[in-house]
Amino acid sequence: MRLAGKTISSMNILSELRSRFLTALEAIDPGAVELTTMVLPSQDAKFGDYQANCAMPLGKRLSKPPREIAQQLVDALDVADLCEPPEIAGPGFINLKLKDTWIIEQLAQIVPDEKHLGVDQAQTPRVFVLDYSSPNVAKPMHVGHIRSTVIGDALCKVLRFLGHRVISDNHIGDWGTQFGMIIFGYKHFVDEKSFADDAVAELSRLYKLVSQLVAYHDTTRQKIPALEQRIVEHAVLLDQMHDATIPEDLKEQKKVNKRLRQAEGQLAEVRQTLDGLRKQVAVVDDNPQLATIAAEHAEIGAAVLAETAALHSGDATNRALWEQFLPACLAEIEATYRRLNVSFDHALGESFYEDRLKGVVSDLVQRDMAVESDGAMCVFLEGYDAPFIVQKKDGAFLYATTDLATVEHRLKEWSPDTILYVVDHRQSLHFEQLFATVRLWRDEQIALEHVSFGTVLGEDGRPFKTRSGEAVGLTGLLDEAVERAFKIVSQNDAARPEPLLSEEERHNVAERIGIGAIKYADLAHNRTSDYVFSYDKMLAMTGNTAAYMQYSYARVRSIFSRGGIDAKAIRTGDVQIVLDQPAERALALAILRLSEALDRVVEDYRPNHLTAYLFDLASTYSEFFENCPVLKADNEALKNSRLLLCDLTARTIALGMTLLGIQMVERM
RNA sequence: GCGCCCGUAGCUCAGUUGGAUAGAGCAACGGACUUCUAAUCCGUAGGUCGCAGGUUCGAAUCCUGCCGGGCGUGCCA
Repeated sequence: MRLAGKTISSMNILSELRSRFLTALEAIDPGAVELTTMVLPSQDAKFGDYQANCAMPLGKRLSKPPREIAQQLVDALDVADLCEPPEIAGPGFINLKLKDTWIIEQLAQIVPDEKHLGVDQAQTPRVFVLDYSSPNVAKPMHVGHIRSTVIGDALCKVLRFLGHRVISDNHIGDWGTQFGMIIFGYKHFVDEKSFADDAVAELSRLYKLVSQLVAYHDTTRQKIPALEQRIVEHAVLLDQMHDATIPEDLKEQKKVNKRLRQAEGQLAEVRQTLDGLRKQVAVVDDNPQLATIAAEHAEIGAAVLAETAALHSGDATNRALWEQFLPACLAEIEATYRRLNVSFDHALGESFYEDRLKGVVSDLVQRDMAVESDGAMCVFLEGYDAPFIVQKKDGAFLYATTDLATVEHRLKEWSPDTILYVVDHRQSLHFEQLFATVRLWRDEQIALEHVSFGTVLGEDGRPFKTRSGEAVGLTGLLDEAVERAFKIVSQNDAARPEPLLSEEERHNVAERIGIGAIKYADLAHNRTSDYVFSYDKMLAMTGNTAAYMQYSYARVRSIFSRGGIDAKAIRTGDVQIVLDQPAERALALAILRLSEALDRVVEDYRPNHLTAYLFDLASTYSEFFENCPVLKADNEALKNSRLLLCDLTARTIALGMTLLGIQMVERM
């Protein structure tokens, strides 16, 4: 376990058992203490609650039969207070079953802990800087920003909950070419009235217009001819391959066939891309107004770069426009963050580092780390063919430069132990090179980690795009999810004998369900893999979804409202928990495992461990709900015991969901 | 060409870092509402974990080689 003992310190059953095993292992073989990681929750309930698999590897080390070692371990093990007598099974598994009395004691300790539900604070808190979301202002946020924003926010909340200091910093793109575009657009195409009415909408229109025109010229002059050329070359190549003599060696034959197929596939792909581009061009050509503008601004690409360069070199007009536009753009993305219920400690954008970039490069040169190559300033790193370019040959700086300046600032300002970059996996090479450069450049002991994630795909398995090939806008995405949620909420509520919710309540519930669905769907997938975005799946009431968790919570809460019971009174009252039914015991154990789930989240920065835990908890609760009447329990003591279990379940779900950044509803 | 990632039920995905008989949810089939929210629950069926070797008490997981896919790869971010 990579961070065990460093980051992880919250008290939980697993770490308690591991520390007991540590003592036992030390007694047998002091060199085998790392085998505590082989104490794990059981896969199957029939083997007990936890199992220790240390005896097999240890037996090998000591050249003794594993079952004999297992017996020695059990003899040396002091767990009598929390477990039933351990059992040895199979080749040497040690199976552990927790004592009901111990579970009950642990639950009793959790009950009064309003804030942390028994999850201890890290013994050695660390300082994290979290870099996530990072949208470009002046460019509408799109589906690609979901993952970074949502995963980063959840990690931030979980790390803080465990007692670490976390500085969240939104590295906003506020200094790039997109400003050149809107500056150019403003100078040539602005509609003063629209701008006065709604500056953001007008700027957004200008951005779209200019980027469309730039793309038009780039496509017609560069991309399409290049693709046409490639098609010709490919065709020639294919002809040659077809004409080539077939090798006699079977293996070589296969290789040739494979290359042929690949070449054919590539050709088809190129043709498809070309078709797509021609369609985009046609959009402009078919619109007389657009076509005229396009013709009038044939050099728009260069002009945009010139506006950007002017901004960067301190041109007064452009600087003034930038200062005028920025607040409106920031307000726009701020609105999206409010809706997502996400906030940051800092939002130090690219512009913040603007005047430091020159210094970064000269420092690298002074240390002989950066050298000139083909006119650009480059850091050549061992093990990489391509250099890490910190200054272009035209003198402009790149995101590599900004990232280095940013690391420097963060080190100076916050002295973090770790900086996490929640950025998609396509940038992994950039981060590898960035980290390698920082290690050469700075002496500080700092852990830099690229918390990468996969792509959001459409139902066709291709990156999620609109029909016209643009990125799907985030606002529209959220709207649609909420709209669909509202339909589902209304339908289901209306179908009840007596509807529960007012129209206003339905809207509030739909907002939380819709936004929650998107967030949860993202968090529930292993972040390293791509996933298919599906409204139907994420809004489903069954399965591992936000709506299911919210429903489970509402169902628990309804017991209290139906029974007219104050949950706080149950917590403070003298309630003795009873675990006679298997469903009661299973639920109790599930509740106690929250901190194990949280440890696993921070271990590899994967929130899906928490969603998996919550889903398991909710499923366990369902079984309890079916089998164990609460309000109609046989006697008052049993009723109170079950009420307390219900309350703990609701609190655990609510806490877990809050750490994921998802809001609960009392009724739905 | 080189580098990184991936391939698990018809579909969408988990799989606690090498553990016991590989798990969920959809979809299919069969059950459970005068009983705390049935927006639910329970059950059945569904698998050569891409293929072939190897490592060992034990492999979806580690190694090698194939097959198939994604991404990246000198002046975008």
